[in-house]
This record gives sequence, C-alpha cells and structure tokens, in this order.
Amino acid sequence: MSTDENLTHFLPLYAQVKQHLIQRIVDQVWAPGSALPSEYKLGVELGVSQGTVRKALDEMAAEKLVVRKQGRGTFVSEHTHEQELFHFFRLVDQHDQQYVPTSQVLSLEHSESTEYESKALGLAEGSLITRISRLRLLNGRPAIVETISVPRDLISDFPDRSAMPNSLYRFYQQSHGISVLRAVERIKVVLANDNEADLLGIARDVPLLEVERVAESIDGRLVELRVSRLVTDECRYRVELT
Amino acid sequence: MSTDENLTHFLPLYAQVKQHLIQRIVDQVWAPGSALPSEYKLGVELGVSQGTVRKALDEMAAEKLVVRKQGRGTFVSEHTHEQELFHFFRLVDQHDQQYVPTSQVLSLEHSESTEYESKALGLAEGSLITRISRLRLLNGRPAIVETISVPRDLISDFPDRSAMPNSLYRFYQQSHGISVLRAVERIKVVLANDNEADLLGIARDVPLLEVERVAESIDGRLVELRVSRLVTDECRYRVELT
DNA sequence: GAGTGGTCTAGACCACAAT
DNA sequence: TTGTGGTCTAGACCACTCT
Repeated sequence: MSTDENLTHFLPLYAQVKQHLIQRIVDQVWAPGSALPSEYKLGVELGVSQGTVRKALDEMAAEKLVVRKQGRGTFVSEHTHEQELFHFFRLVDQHDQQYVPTSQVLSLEHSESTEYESKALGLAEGSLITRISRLRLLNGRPAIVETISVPRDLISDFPDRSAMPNSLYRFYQQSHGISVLRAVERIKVVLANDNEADLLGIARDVPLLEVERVAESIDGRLVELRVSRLVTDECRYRVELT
Repeated sequence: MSTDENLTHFLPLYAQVKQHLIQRIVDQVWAPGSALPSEYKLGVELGVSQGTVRKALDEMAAEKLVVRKQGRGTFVSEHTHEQELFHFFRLVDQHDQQYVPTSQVLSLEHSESTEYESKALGLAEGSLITRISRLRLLNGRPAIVETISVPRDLISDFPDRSAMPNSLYRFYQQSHGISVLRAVERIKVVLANDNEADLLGIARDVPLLEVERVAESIDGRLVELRVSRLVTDECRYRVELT
C-alpha cells in the first residue's frame, strides 16, 4: 500500500487501510468474534505506520464493525442477544424500560416475492423468498404480529418452526456470515385486520403501529424486510435523536 | 492543565481539554457560529500539544458541537434551517423525500404546567410554562397538530403569534443561547379528538401517530416538550438504525 | 504568502489482560 | 513478563481558504 496509490485514488492512506480491512471482514478472512492482528503487525504488513492503522480501526470501532479491548486486542463484532436487543429493538414500557420479547412462529413458507417485497428488497418481481410470520409477546402478552421476508439466495435453510431462534440476526451471522449492521425503519398507522385482531386479542379495525424495517448487511446487501404491527396501549417506540 | 490534574481526576488529558472547551461554549465565551482559536493556540494556552487538542476537537465534531472547515478554522455549531430540517424532522413521503413543513400558530398561552408536562420536563408541578399550538402543513395540506411546552424560566419572551418563526430551535439559540443538540422521541397511536379532526379535515376517532419529543440543550437542561399528532396517509416517520 | 485543519510518521510511556 | 490497545508528544508535509 504505497503513497502513489493515495495519489491515484485521492483517498487518505488510513481510509484505504480501512477499506482493505473491511473487505477482509466481508470476505470472512476474519470471522465475527475473532481477533484481528495487532495494530503494529497490520502496519508492517500494509507498509504504513501503527498510527495510520489506529485511525482506520478507530473509525471502524465507531461504526461498530470491530470492538477494541484494551490489553486484549481488536475483535470483529458479533451479534449478541444484548446487542440485538438494545440496538434494534426499540420498544419500551411507560417507564422507558426495554422489553424482552418472546416469539412464537406462526408460519414459514417459501414463495415468490410480491411487488411490495420486491421493491423494498431491490429484487426482481417473483424472486424466491422465505416468509416467516411470528407473534411476539411482551411480558407474556401478545403485542406484535410480524412478517419477515428474506431472499432465498441469501438464506435458504431456515430451521423448522419449532427450532426457529428468537434472535434471527444472530442466526444470519452464525450460519451464513451475514452481519446486519444497519436498518431503515418507516412507521405509520394501520388498522388491524381479522387475523391480527384475533392474534392480538383485540377488535378488528383497532389502530396499530406499523414498523417496516429493511435490514442491510455489512456489504450493502438487503437482507430482510420485516413488517411489525403492534398495539401501543402500553408500549412506546423510542428514538434518540443526537 | 497539568498531568497531575489527570492523575487526580483519572481522566485522559484530551477529555479534560474537551470538557474545558465544552464549558466555554456553554458559557457563551464562544457563541454559536463563531470561530474557536486554532488548535496550536489552544494547545499553548492549555499547556498541551496540538495533537491532544485535535483529539478533543475531533470528538466534539463527531458530536456536532463544533464544525471543522479545512483551511478556515473550527466553529461552534449553530442551528440552520437545513440542519434542523434534516436532523430533527423525520417525516418523509412515499419516495423517502423529506417534507418542508410550514407552520400556522393556533394559540400561545402562559399557564401552569400540567402533571404530564411537569413529569416530562422534570419540573415541579404548577411551574410556569408557555404553551404553543401549531398546525403544520405538508405540501400545503394540514397534516400535523402540535403542542409545544417550554418552561418560562428558560424562554420568557416568545414573539407574537404572527411573528413566530417556523424554526423554533434556531430562535432558542439566537435569542437565548440555548442549543438543542439531543432529543428523545416516544411514539404511539392515538385517536383524533374533535379539535384535531376539525383542524386536519378528518373524522373524529381517525387514528393518528403521536410523536412525543423532549428536547435537551447542550448543558443538559430540558428545553421543550413537543407533542405532534399526524395523519400517516401519505407520510412516514423514518428512522435509521446504525 | 500566511494561516488553518488534515494526514502521516516515530517514539515514549501508561493501563490492562493473559501467561 | 509479554503483548495489547490508550495516551501524549513533536515534527513534517499536504490541501484548502483568504487576502
């Protein structure tokens, strides 16, 4: 990695180092949870100073691509129950306490994508997808009906209904090396249909909060469309703007 | 700023520098929009190296407390129309385009705080507040009814209804040196009351999205409670999780 | 040309974790 | 004791802005 390369790409050295390191994580040269070489070794290998490697790794740590532990090393991020819970699950009770949801799989089907799914996931219409429906409970009470659509060419071997893990992002990562690091959610109000009313123990046409989430993997692929519909009698969707 | 201070507080030098600089921004030694001294000058003044000042300023830039401009200097952040729009206003249309809302002040009253307001803003019940109601239009169509509650001891001189600026955060900053940098929003579903139905041109009991926002200033004071109720026929509340 | 932030380097020492 | 990341410094050079 020479300075000439810098002049060619008009990109600072540390940014080139960062891209290089990200590519190696994407390529699973270093798997989630494993340690990267030390800053000094990476510097020697890439022909830059330790300080330049440090700046690349600091930015990657800020983006949660890696976790740095003093005295131990730098590790590729992995999805833990805690992380997923506190990072992607935004429902809190009236005292701002996060819920620990449980899940009950209602159905798992293979199908062709609808127009809506295709558009959201950037697929050709009629692509093969897997569609999972879940009922989620907060404090043991049915509160969320959720439909998850995943392209079959990304994940083709979901476990049986009975063995489906509560934390899907961890499953994607551990079984397929797909790390969800980013998501966009769009929220609106809808009315419960008969099925949702039945599952949630409410009347038809009761208004629900709909959260539509598109999840993106570390290399930019759209992994999942998740539409959650929930009763906000007791819970709130919480966002911090900073 | 000696190293001994570091040993006393068990805080890295750059973090002490950062706290010091933040305090000077809070105290309006450097007003929003004005330039800080150069890294080198600050280093000399505080008795640390330029690199240590740089690390402090880099973190402050990441937190949007300051803006750094190559070749020009480092400036205290100020609320611009653009910033406020793209940072705090999360409503988009069906093509993910942000709206540019307009506002119409419905009422401005001075009052004692309700239990709800007191709790949200951390006030003693019955504290003096100013309460503003606005109707906000998206693409010229009424879409949001908003009630804003502000402690009178923070802002006591709101302009008349007719002169009320569309961008309140800019007003807080320019007139009172109060910079809103952080907010927490909680979202739920509610039903339109008669007044809301009337203003929004919908029927009573149509479900609305309610966004409750508590805004916090740079020094941690709770500046504003804002409850917005909106029709999500066409718009969506958009969040990026990263 | 002078002044600013941005990048890159090299080296010293500290704090922490494992052996 | 060894190896890791964390902090701090000093100095060089680059890129940008203004006058």
